[in-house]
Amino acid sequence: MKQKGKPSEDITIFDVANEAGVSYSTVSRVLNNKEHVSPEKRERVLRAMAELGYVANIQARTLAGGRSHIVGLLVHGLDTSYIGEIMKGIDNELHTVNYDLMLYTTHRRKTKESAYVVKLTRNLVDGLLLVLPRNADAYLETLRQRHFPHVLVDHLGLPTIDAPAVGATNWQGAYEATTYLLDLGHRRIGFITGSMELGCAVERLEGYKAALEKHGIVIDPELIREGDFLQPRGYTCARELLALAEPPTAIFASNDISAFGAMEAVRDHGLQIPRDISIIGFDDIPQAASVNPPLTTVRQPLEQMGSSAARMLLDYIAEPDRPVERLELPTELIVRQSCREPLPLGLTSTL
Amino acid sequence: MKQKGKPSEDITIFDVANEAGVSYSTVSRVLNNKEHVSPEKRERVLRAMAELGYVANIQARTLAGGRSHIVGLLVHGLDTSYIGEIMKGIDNELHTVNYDLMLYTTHRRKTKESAYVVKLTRNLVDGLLLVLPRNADAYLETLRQRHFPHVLVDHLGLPTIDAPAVGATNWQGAYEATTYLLDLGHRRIGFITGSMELGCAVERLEGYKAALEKHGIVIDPELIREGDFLQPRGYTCARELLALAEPPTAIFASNDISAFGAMEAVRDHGLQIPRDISIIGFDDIPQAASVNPPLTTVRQPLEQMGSSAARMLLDYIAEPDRPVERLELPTELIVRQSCREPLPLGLTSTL
DNA sequence: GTGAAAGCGCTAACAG
DNA sequence: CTGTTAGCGCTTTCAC
Repeated sequence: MKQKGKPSEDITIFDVANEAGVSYSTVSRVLNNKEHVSPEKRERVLRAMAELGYVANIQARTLAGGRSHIVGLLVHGLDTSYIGEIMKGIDNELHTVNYDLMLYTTHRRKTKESAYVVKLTRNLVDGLLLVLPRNADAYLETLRQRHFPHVLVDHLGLPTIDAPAVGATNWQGAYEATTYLLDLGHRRIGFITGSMELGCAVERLEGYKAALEKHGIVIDPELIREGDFLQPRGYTCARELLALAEPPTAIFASNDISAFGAMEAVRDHGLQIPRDISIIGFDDIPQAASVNPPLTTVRQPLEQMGSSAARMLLDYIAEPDRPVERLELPTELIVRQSCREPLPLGLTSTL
Repeated sequence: MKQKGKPSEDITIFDVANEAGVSYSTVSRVLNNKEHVSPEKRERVLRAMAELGYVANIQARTLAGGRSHIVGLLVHGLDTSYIGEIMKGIDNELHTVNYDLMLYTTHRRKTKESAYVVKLTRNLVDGLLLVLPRNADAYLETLRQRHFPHVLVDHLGLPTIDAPAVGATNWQGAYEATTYLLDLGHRRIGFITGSMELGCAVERLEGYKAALEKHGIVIDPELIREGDFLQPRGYTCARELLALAEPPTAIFASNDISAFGAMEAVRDHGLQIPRDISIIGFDDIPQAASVNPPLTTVRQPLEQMGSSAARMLLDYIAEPDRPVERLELPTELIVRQSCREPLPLGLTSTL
């Protein structure tokens, strides 16, 4: 016995065939936009579908070897609007081609990530979108071997991986942000990294270092703290930076969330932003504009990254053997009010 | 020809049966935790599954009349962390029972909402979670008739609807917030509503009115502006309020996002929060704590609402004919720094 | 308790 | 161009 739906509502391809007076293979052809159907019959089938309110059964379709018109999206969590923005882009793109989205949250557990990937590729989805994967090496090879369409989001740059991906110009963005601080007159710039297992985090650090070197400033390892893209660690790192014998006059955090943590730390330390210390972030999530003071940051085109990735995935679904494509979208420095020139020496410790 | 997966990887129930030396019906029984299987065989099957790395095929399973172990989630958009918080709760709950999530975004288009519901109930998902539905009346009856498990989130209180739902004590929360403002000494309190087609918006307005009346203050319709839960409208409404001959000394916005709009308007008007005007919000999304000044607001247990709704949905999936259940979770006033006593008369226009 | 058999609704060869 | 024929992998009767 079927458990869902009333029988009367279950219009199948067979009913449509009946109504249109054709065989049900013809209906299937129309359904899948195949050729070899006379325009007249196609028309009749279409009308019958509309009249009966036919809705294709995804399960049957997929089981029989067709497409499910579903893509899987693997994210680590829904905590920040970082993901929200990317999802918005994905969603918009998918919507135009009538694809649906299956959401998987790994909660930053690496084992779950692999488990999901196995499960997904054996099931249901036509392709996989992986946002900031933590454990990609473990299954990327499998995905590739099985010719299973997939695209990484924001995970360019780690040389071990050669998978389709879309990201942003992390190095460039970090370079520009650092240069901006340098031009303001800062010489001791603290840096809070992201999760260093992520390509984007590495690139940002490199960009920071490159800008410093370009200005002939030797890199002080004390000024670089390893964060994890989360607010609490941003807070801790900033506190450590502040506690240095010779604290920085500016802090560059690898993402906005960390920057928020840093801002909190600065305030708790009794200092003012940007008077006593400048803060700069990365991402430009919506929140960045509304914190106090509005955060100067490097904008990543998150939504666009999402839509580009979805677009690319759709291409791979249509043609699984396309060559590996990698897209790098431009970042942009958004100047707001969290940075300014450093205080003349000796005035920092006014508190 | 199959398009996905390598044949060698496609372990089916049949392979498991082979390996375990039983018929594949027995494997199916084990898979579905049915009785009438000897412990010994069950054990053998389980071991074979593990060894072969068997993964059930959802499509086949669903097609054959079983559960898909997927629930659908219908939201209007991913713009705000309001949804993110709720999703976190849903996700956590579903995860414990190995259910997957299918995400549908309506982009606030009412027609899409109905279309999705039709599509979903004929397909794939075992149940439906509807967050802040806009057009629920259009399909709730269908859902009920078809005994299709569903739960509304944050849509209690509209008397036309009698569906399973979880929400929060909107009336009570608004009442308390208004009372708080009143106790601070405010007498002219502006109110920005939410989308009035939503039960929660209506309740919040009622709570506001009730508190005023309790204090013997006549309700001035000029002080009530119809918003839509979005920041731009919050901004506009606040501007209108500020332009009044006798402007309010406090503004109560029906959600935090609107409150942010109001804060912007107040600042653009050259006034300070909370010195010149107090602002209070509703929801307590994460952002509320980090705006400037930190927003006093009514906390809704968003995450908990999500998990309760998921839990309830699971119950309905297990037992579709359970009586309609409605859950109302408590709200709580979170006092931060956006409110204080009104300025002595005459000092407001100091600018 | 267990196996055999009959589909679920659809796609993809296969003949015409 | 169109209809016929097999399954896809699984759940569920139904016998044994």
